[in-house]
Amino acid sequence: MSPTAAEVRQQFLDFFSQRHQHTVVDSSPVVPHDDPTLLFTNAGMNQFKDVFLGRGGRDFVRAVDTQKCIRAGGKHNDLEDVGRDTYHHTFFEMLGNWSFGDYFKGEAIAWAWELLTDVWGLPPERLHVSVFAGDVSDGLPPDEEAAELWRQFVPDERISRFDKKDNFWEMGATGPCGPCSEIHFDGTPDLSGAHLVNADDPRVIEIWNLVFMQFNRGEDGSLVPLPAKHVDTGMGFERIVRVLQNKDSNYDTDVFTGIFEAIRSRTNARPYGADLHDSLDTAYRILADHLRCLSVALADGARPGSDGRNYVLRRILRRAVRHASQTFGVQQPCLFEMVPAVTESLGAVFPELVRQQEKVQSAIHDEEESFHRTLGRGTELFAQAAAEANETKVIDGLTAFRLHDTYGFPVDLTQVMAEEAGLAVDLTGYEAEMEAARERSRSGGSAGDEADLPPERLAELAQHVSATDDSARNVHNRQSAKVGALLILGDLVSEASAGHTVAVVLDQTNFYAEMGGQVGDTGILESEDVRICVHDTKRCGDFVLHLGKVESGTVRPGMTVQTCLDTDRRNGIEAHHTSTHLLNLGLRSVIGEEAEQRGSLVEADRLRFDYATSSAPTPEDLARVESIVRKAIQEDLPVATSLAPLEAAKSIQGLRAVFGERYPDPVRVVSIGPTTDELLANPAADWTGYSIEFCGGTHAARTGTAQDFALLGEGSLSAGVRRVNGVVGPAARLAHELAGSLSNDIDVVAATSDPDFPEAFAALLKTIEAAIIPLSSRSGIEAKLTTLRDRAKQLRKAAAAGSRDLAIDRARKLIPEPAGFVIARVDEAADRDALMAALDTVRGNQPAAPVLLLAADLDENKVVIVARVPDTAIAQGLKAGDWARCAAEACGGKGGGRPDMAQAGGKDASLADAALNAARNFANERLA
RNA sequence: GGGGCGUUAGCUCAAUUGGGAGAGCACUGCCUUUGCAAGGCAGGGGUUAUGGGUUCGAGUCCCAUACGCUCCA
Repeated sequence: MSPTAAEVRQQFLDFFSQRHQHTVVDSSPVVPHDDPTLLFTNAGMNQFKDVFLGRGGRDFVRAVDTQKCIRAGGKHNDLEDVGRDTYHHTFFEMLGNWSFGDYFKGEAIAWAWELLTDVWGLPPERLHVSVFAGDVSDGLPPDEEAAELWRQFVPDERISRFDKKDNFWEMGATGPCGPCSEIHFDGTPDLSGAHLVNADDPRVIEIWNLVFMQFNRGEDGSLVPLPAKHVDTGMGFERIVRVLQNKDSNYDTDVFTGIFEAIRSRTNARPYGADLHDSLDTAYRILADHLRCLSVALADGARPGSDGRNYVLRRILRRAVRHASQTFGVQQPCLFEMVPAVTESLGAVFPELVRQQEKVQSAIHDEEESFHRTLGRGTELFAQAAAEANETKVIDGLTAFRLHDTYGFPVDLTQVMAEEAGLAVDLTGYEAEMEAARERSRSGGSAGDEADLPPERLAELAQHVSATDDSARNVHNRQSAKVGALLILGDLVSEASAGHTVAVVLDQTNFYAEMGGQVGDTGILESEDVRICVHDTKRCGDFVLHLGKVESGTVRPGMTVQTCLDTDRRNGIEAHHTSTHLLNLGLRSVIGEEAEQRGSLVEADRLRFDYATSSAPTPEDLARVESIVRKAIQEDLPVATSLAPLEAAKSIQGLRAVFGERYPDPVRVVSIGPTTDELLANPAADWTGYSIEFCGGTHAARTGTAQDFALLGEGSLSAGVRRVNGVVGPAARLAHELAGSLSNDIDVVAATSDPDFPEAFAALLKTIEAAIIPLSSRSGIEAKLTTLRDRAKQLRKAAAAGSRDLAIDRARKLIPEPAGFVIARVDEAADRDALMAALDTVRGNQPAAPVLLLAADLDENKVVIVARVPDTAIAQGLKAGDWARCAAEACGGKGGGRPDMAQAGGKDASLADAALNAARNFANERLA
């Protein structure tokens, strides 16, 4: 009876903790939070890196653990091999025992042997070991010490020696390193596997690597013995389970059976068949592997996304979705429903899987749904390209790029699909397209941003002037300032005169430079000698750049100018900014704490605010948010802005700060209602009902300055982020008033009689379309409009039907001319459809007759002409296209169509009868 | 911030050089039939996202806007 996977894991941990006094350590997350060099945790030693580097310590010197590892997308990338063989995984567990300057080679080797042969009872004759063979260039002798230790257990012929590539382990270019010793399991029936060690053969696999860290490689490449020697071992969990369960493949163990069953039951496919070359079995393996990987990564807080490790996860998930759709034939999100099987298998060891299961499922579901939107079209495009690639056997670069760019097919997925179809992908072409796209994207960008100075210019600037003092930015009145430097097109100049577009750096200013979403100020810089119109203000490094145009005179560094703010505009900005804070508070109280700020734009006449949320707000939510802001404005609360020590300010309950933003110390606190002193005196009190934010922007003194507020728009920006926009001041008041009056207008239109209704309704729609009204009144107005729309539609249909009936009536009475064709003016037909109905009627009565009908529309001064000609008449030379064109040309128009059916139109209704005559002559001539 | 793609019936999607807006599913009614995605017949359902433009004529071509997707920064 072989042990279950769970038992194997437990036995490993117990062996080292109970028999050999190791401390059991939890796995660290697969998403390394403090190591930017690492995409994912990819080895057991990641969490102990600081110990080996001598930078950190632990309370224990012996540890044992099982570490969650992901090898995908980074330096170690097993993604391409998953599914094709019996032992590659993007996610796996690494069992390890560790010595931090405690025991070394002797114990490590003896205990490894003890566990494998004594506890687990593996036949000693199936175990091969390898030791380091030495390296001349590093001056390293063979690891005879390890070889000698192994000889206690293993005969010489099963001890092999390998060079640096296989048996010397280094963490990086520099740092701790040392020889290692591997244990391989021989699965050959006749124990003939000695020559297959390290040969990448599934019959003889490495199961355990014992690393003996004893050197430090310095910057110059030399090796220095470490004062404290460490042991770092790693045993692939899925592999040892396979060995102990006596299987040929990791996928045949109970690590995977539950997940396979979940896949089978959700997709209704036949059961997993363990065939390495079968496409469905391969898909089974890929799906199972990817599910494990995604579940673990998402449970540790990662999310599928568009960059870095998040993009790796998106790629993995999209590969899985493609298989679910194409190989398993499930055309809707289904992977998320298989997550519980992973939780079932790993949740006991990694409880975060249980805690996070719901989040994991919803993240997978959302991403599945999103990819399903483009999967179908993308697959089609791929199939097309694949069909066209019959001869070249290559998917062209443009297609690969379009799949990536438009349909979200990561290029590696396209490669996988191509490979399945026996094709290659033109990667060079793909890269070229990508580069071209980047170029397009760049060149389309804010061309030549005057404020975007290169570092060398900034340094040059710093030599001439000191950082701009903008502490007076809350002052509206004009200030005196000295011109420090001038830039034209990014270059420092000694003067600028009328007509020049210039960036002015002053020693101090009350202009606010664009930051934190608040737009830069505009205004005038002037003195007796010069007048500069400033159209924007931006910050670059420590300098405030006044971007403008010299209107008259000449400006030079050293001159004194007055800074005159466009105060009307600034007042608008401040009212919008303060209201933005109220909006932030309103969203938090309605949506909840999760509604974190994601972005913000504050202008003179509008504001925009992006926030995180898991679901779209309801119209009622938005109405509540709006009313919270309006109420705060009505209450005319004081707005306090003052500096406070960062640490103290951070402790205020209910404070809002943008996550991930770095704030200066002291930090500017903007609070609406309580003063900063009140807050700091009692930071732990519940201030959550007030708007308190870290903010460097400028604000109105009281909320009442804003007068009124209206939420005008709401929508999604990307998954999980939504955007609202609104206005304050007279515009807001107007919007609310307009909503009221429109509602009245609708009632008035609803009361009009049928004949007058269509025109009144059309005018109303025009008005409403152009109207700016608050979201809060929109749903009510829409509801009222729907009734009117239905009525308008009914009237329109009735009119159309009436006109059609009249036209058909006329058509019934029409008789052919002597030559056999029918020509008539049917003004009863109000539109082309009605005329067509008449045409069909004539055709029904006179199937053999060519027919041309026209209808003059005197109101619009145009003529509609339609014609139909049966085959027999076409043979005689009467083509409908020519016929209709001839008639149209007689009334100032053009037309055409097929020989059997044509439409045309004339531009002069008074010539309708002339057109009729022209058509008659034309037909008589042709049918003569 | 910028590029690309898309938006046609309730849903999924067609529509050749610009020439009568369609199919499948769903819906309603009738008939047939007791079942498992039933079958047959008939019917309703569209301002082709919105607004302009070109044209005798626009789902189709051009411009703008909105929304969605996707990529780049």
